[in-house]
Amino acid sequence: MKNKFLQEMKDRGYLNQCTDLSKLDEICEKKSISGYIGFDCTASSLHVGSLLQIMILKLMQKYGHRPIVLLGGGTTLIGDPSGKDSTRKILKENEIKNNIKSIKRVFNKILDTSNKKTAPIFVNNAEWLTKLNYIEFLRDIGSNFTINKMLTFDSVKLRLEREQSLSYMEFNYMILQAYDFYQLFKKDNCILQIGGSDQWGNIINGVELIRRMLQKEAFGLTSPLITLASGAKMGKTEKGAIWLNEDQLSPYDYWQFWRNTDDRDVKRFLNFFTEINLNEIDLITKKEKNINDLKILLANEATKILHGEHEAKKAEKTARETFKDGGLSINLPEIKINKGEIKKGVNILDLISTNKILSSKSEARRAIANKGFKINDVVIQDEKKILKYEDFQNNILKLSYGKKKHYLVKII
RNA sequence: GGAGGGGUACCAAAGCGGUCAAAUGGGGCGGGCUGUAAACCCGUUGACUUCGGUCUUCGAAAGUUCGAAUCUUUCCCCCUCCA
Repeated sequence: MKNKFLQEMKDRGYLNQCTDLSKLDEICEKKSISGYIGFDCTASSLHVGSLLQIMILKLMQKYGHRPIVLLGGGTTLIGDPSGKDSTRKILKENEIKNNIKSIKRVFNKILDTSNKKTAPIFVNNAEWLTKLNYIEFLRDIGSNFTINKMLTFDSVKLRLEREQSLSYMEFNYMILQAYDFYQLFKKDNCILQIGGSDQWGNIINGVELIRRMLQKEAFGLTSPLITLASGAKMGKTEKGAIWLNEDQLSPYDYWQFWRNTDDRDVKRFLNFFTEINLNEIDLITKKEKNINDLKILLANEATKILHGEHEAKKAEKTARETFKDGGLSINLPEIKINKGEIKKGVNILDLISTNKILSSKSEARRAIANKGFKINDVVIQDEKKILKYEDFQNNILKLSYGKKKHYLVKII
């Protein structure tokens, strides 16, 4: 491989398969290209499951290529059946619009928007998809696809094999995605589509369509599906998704997510989710004997990319003060209580449920019965505990739920 | 359109008139051990509670019954086979 961009893709482990790697290598070596990745807009934020894709876009920028971010307002109306057993719920148009707006923020944080040459282009396929004329589309585009072939793609095949229903609407998804690529190829000279390995089928359909319609060559490239050492899919933790948007997951919690990485995943994740250069990672991982320090490094670097250096350092400091020194950090999430309420006495169960630490009083009761709550590191024994002035020091009290969740309760 | 099978908690799946807030497994959460890791062990997993209980839940609605997740009727949805 001649091209540095593709070399680093490979070395970092971003590369799974490519339609024609050596040809793409040549082209990347000669000029800057545009490549696109499509993102799902079913939620108001992406989660870490999409982070690898974003890192790839960032890497493109590093080597002078231009990333195109397709926020699929059009395809989200349909729903990608890849890797799913059931149709997802259908979103309303304005929900999708809001999601797109919200998701965009993350790209603007992670990607470099200042360099004109490589600044990301945002596109929304609703722009062209919603204008399609059905008959025309069937004749011009649909005629290029055979059902015979479409049935062989995993997204369709697996669904049918498992005897799960697949609607005609979803069946069309791959054609629409192929059409997206075709449009971007024409419109923005985008010659490359990147996606997760589950997107391979959708991607090569686009490459094929471009070849048939325009007699031009386009490229497809996929990244591997990242699984955790535990076998779970990245980002699909039951604990609640690791959102990238700050309003859905604080920088501190984001930092904690990385800090709690499984030992076996640390090295890989340094490759995947930090920008430390690879030789250095090698060196550090060989030299550093304490895996926990590597996790801190990972947490710092990963948080830096999303939330900036300041937030990363702040999170590290908060964590150190809370866990290592066992004290209370002023940066922990705060719960505020009025003076007046404290005078009356605040029921601990109410405090827990109204501040959404747990979702109900019953849950809070159970947690307390299981020794799950502590005030200033002392286990709460009585669920009827009433918080009073005496419980506070300088109007502050540390409330802990489990070993990892800590809150500052403040009298104001 | 015809014949059959099925819809139970976060998921899978048992229950088929009272002892059912519903077995079991997975997942989640908490505790122990540790390193804010893994593995393992224990507890917990509808809501409210003055801890005596009370209220809401087994696709939806209506009914039978002292009593229904369990029986009946209608409706909705899913799957298989036939057309």
